[in-house]
Amino acid sequence: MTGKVQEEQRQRAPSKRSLATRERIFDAAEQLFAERGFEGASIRDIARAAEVQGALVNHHGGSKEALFATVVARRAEELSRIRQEALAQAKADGPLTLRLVLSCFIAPFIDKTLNGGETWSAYGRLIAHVSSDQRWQHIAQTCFDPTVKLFLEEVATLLPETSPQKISAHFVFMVSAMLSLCTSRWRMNGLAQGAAGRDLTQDLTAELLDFCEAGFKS
Amino acid sequence: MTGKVQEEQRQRAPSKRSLATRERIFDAAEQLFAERGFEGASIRDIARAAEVQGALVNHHGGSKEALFATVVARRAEELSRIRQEALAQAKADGPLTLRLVLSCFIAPFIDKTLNGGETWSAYGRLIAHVSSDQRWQHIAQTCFDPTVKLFLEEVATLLPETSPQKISAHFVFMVSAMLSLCTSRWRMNGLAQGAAGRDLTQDLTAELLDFCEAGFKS
DNA sequence: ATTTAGATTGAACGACTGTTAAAAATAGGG
DNA sequence: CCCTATTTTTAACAGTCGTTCAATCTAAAT
Repeated sequence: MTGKVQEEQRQRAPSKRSLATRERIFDAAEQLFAERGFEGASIRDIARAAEVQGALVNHHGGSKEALFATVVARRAEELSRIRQEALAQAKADGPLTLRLVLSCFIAPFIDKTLNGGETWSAYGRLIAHVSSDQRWQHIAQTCFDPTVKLFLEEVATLLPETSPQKISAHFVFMVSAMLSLCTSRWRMNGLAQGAAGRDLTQDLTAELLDFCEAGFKS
Repeated sequence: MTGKVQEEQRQRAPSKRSLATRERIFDAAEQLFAERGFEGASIRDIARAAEVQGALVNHHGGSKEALFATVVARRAEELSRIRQEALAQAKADGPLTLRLVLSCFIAPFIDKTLNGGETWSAYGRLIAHVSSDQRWQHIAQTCFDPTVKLFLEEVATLLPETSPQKISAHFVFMVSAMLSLCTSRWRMNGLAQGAAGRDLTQDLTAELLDFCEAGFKS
C-alpha cells in the first residue's frame, strides 16, 4: 500500500554477503508464500528457511505485504522480457499465427516453471495465488497486465471478428489452465491413475496449446 | 485427519435455534475461507461474522481443519446430485454429445455460483482454493472426484481415440477455467476495460462451453 | 588503518492465534 | 412444569503473529 515515496540514497554499495542474504530471504519467501499462501507463511518461517534472524526479513523486505509484492515482481521482469522477445522473434520470422502468439506467452512460462529449477517452480504457484485473489489485483496489474495487453492486441488482430470481451475472457481461461499445470498436477495424476497409457508430462505444453488454440478459435 | 470414529448418540434433537446458529457459523466460515483462505480467516473473525462467541465455532465445527472440510462438504453433495441428475436426464433425452456432457458438469456450477445467492458465490471461490492447494487433496478426492470420474468416463466414451491421461489433463484445464469465473472476473474486466462492446457476463457459460468443447476436440 | 554506513542479532512489544474448561442459559422430552 | 442434555457464554491457556529498537558485527570508502 505505502510505496516508498522517495528512495533514500545509499552512501555505500551493498556487500556481496548482504546481497546473497537478501536473495536467500526472497527465495525462502517465494517458496513459503507459494506453498502456504500469504497468511499461511509467517515471517519467522521465512527467516528460519533462510537461516537468518526474523528482524532481518523486515529489514530487507519491509512489511510482509511489501515483501510479497517484491518477491512477485522479482522474476516478473525477466518473464515479461522473455515473452516479449519470443513474440518479437516470431514476428520477425514470418507471419504470425494464433498458435504462435499463444506459444510465445505460454512456452516461456512452462519452460521456466517446469524445467527451471525449484525456485521457478515455486514462482509458478506463487503467481497462481496472485491470479486468483483479488487482494493482489494491483500486483497483477503492474507486473503482468502490460505484457498481457500486448498479447491481447496480437490475438485481436488475428481474430478480428471476436469482441475484446470475449478475447479477454478466453485469455483468462488460458492463463487459468496454464497455472493449473503448476498447482493441480496432483489432481490430473489422481484422476488419471489406474488408467493405462504413457505419461504425458513431457508434452504438456503442446497439450495446453492444443486446448487453448482450439478454444480461441471456437 | 481424525474423523470421528464413532458418532456419539444424541439423546435429544437439536433445537431449531442451534441449527440456525450452526448454519450461520458455516455461512460465515464459507464466506471468510473463500475471501482470505484457510489461514487468512481466523476463528474469531468467523465468530464475529456469525455473531456468536468464539468457542461456539469450535463446538459446532470442531477443529479449524474439520470446520473447513465440513463447509466444503456441505454443498458438495447437492452439487454432485444436480450434476448427476443433469447427466442422467441428458442420457434419457437422446444420444449424448461432448458439449452436452460438459454442460451437465459446468452449467449447474455456474448457475449456482453466479445466480444462486451470496453463499453459493462464496462457495465457488472456496472450491477454487481446494482445487489449487494440494493440502486439500483429500477433500477434493472425497467431495468431487467421484462425480468427476463419472463424467470422465462419458467423455472417454465420446472420444475413444483420446488417452485417459489427455482427457484428465483437459478436464483439469476445464475446471480451472470454470473456477476462474469465480475468482478472476476482476481480471477479465480489467483486461477488457476501455474496449467497446457489450458486456458478456450473461453468456459466460456458453463462452466457457465453446472454449472447452473445442479444446477437448483438439 | 580508520571511520562509519549498513547488515545482523537478540530481545521485547502488544495483539492475535486455536483450543479448552467451567459456568450459565436454553429448550427438548417426560 | 421439571429435569437435564445441549447450547452458549465467559475466561483463560500457551503459543505465534508482525514489527520495532538498541546493541553488535561486518565491510565499503577514504
